[in-house]
Amino acid sequence: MSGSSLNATAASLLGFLHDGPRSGYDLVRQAEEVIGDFWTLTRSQVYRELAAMEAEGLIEPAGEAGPRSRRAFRLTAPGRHAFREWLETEPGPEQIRYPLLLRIAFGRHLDQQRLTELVALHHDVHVERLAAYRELAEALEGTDRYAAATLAFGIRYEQAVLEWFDTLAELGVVERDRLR
Amino acid sequence: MSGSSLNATAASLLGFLHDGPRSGYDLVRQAEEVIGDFWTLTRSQVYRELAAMEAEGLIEPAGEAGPRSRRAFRLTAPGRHAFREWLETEPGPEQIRYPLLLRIAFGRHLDQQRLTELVALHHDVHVERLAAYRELAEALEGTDRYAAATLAFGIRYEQAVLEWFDTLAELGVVERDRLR
DNA sequence: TGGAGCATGTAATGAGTTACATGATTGG
DNA sequence: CCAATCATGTAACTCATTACATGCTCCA
Repeated sequence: MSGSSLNATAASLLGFLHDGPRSGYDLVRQAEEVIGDFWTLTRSQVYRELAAMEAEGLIEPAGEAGPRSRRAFRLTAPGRHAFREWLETEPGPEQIRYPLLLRIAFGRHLDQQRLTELVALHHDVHVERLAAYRELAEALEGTDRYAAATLAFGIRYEQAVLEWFDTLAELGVVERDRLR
Repeated sequence: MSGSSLNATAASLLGFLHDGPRSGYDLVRQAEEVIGDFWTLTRSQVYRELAAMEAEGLIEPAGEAGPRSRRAFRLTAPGRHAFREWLETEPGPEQIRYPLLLRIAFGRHLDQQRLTELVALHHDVHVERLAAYRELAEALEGTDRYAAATLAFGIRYEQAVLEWFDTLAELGVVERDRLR
């Protein structure tokens, strides 16, 4: 029993439970909103981790089951402790998996036009994301510095991607003037 | 048999096999070097995918087994075809998982000093990576434009991260003057 | 000539995704 | 009052990581 230290997904759930009891469904929503841009998770994972953490005594049911067997959980003292311990641990390196880059790495097998198309689609997505982030950042101004900090990463990142698209044109990997 | 289209990892292996027959071991090395920075994979995955692709007829043994049962594979015509098909498919969105950002998102549970320590460690890593990438880019100048293109992403990305670290200080999330 | 270390692969486990199921709500 | 939709959870599967095993090489 106990021991086997938390994975980041489980730990994040504990983090959210600091704000009060929540059901799996609530946690999925909150996680997607708050950390979804740099830590993906799905319903299935959440329910699995909740079950495991309940078994380990890190969380416990809060109140009776609601409609459609909704069950809320609350933190226990060991849960609080496990979360704190996780927070202190050395965060590992970031992991990026970028399928578009894979296409480009094998770009010599693809014609320039098709490559340009693929990139152009992504271009638009990033333009929109950057705009959305900026708006959010403005709305957040002066409220939650930690949310602002994660958002700042998103903004820098999106800028970097957009600049990189320009570089692709300069390198002749994609056709110039088909992006903007 | 056949059908179930390729995942990106398997497809990349096919990509490398265009340069000639290779064993699992070789492929791991090449993949780490060429796409490792934006597409992680491990030995186990490689062997799994090779076995699956051999069963599907996308690759076949090339020559007899060498020392310590080393087996090289070569592309088949269906393999070549499957690769091309994969290349054409819409690449999905990138995925980023950044454990440090997770610590920051829950930063209010951590004291500023510890947060600064964590960030400082990452700071150094990124400084070094950026330098290494830049050197590589110079060495690559004018040779392989696709390699240059992927490298350019790495450079932009590392720059973005470093700039973001500055923002963290400005936001008061980490202590100023403890990074550089 | 044997043992330190590298090359190569497999097995066990853990994490993540997709597909499925079913109970509530609610607007028409 | 029922059909569409949303809420909530589970099961099956695929993918990824870590731990283990064993065969070769080569130098002390």
